[in-house]
Amino acid sequence: MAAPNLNPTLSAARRRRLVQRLVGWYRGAARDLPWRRSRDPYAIWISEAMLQQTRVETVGDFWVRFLERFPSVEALAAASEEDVLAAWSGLGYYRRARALHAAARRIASDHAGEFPRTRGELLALPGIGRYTAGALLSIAFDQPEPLVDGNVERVFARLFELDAAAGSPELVRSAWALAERFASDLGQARPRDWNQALMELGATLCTPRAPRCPECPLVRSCAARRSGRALELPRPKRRPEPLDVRLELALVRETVRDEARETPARETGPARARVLLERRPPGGLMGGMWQLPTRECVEPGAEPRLFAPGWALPLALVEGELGTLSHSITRHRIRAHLRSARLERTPPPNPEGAGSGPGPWAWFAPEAASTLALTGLTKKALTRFVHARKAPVR
DNA sequence: AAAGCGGGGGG
DNA sequence: CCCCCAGCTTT
Repeated sequence: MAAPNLNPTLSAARRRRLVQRLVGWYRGAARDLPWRRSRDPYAIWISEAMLQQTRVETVGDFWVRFLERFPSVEALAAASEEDVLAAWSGLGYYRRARALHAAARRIASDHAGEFPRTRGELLALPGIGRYTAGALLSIAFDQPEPLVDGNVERVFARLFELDAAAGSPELVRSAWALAERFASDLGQARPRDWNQALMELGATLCTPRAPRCPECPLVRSCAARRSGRALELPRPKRRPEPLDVRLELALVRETVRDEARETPARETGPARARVLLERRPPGGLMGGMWQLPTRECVEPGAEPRLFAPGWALPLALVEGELGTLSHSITRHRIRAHLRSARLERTPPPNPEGAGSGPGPWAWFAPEAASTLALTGLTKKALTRFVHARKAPVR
């Protein structure tokens, strides 16, 4: 069998036609996304960093809040990493936030706060790869630079019937080659419109599992549509087996002193007491972030998959369960059981004696949650069972 | 080239 | 419940 053709020929005339049709469609069909109202490279950069492997629907509010908190490169560069992570808490891939912060500091120091406008300078910044560089150059600066994300890859795979697996090196290579050819000769079209139109098509019509071909502006030009293969391209990639993980989270409330009882019980009830949080070791999975004390329940003889099998702190569980929650981290499906616990003794503030900064555990008021770099699971548990008024107290 | 890194919306 | 997302970095 002949190798599939991943390098379609494409005349200049056909390119122009596709560009015109797609950009024309985009002008009328573009979703009103918050960051599309901005021309500030910084604001666009934040949106691109958040959108790396994260859906538009998820990013929306985070982007608004993040920009209120850190309105400029200078503001971000001046912030502590802890504060940046707190604003990022719940978005995941916290490496992105650290890189964003480091890049902001580099822009402030090496570029006098001025956003770089060349691919080379952008690629030199942490967290900016070729997609994000292309996105910034085209969307923020309207430069004719290519970009390929998952949407673009899928649109090209179908449009040109590129028979390859999603994310495969061949398809990625082919898609970038096509994107470069388009970007180098856009005719009348604005680069920012072309790239966003390409992604918009993939996000709204040319979707992975339910493409809406009849509404597509390129339906008559689409090779996969013609051969009836739109749904099967790009071919699915092999996915690693999901792993089940069972966790126990300990809810430890600070012992309330007598003076606190002076106020009405309604206000000093359990929901007001401070909660014990532990700090994850720096580096690695969610490094340095705060969480409810957590241990992984492991079958005898099996290895823990995500967390340590025992408590880091001297805890004793109290009978009964406060609730369970589902969570997922990459390929791990987590069932977390929230249980009351108490400290058997006060642990030393910093047992290793090595670390600087805050120790490995601390008491926090639930209201402080929004200012802390919490893991997503802990944020979820606190919101559902401790902080919220809709907690199942009766 | 492959794996690690979080989380959740939508089919 | 499964899929995969406006990816980057390290190995």
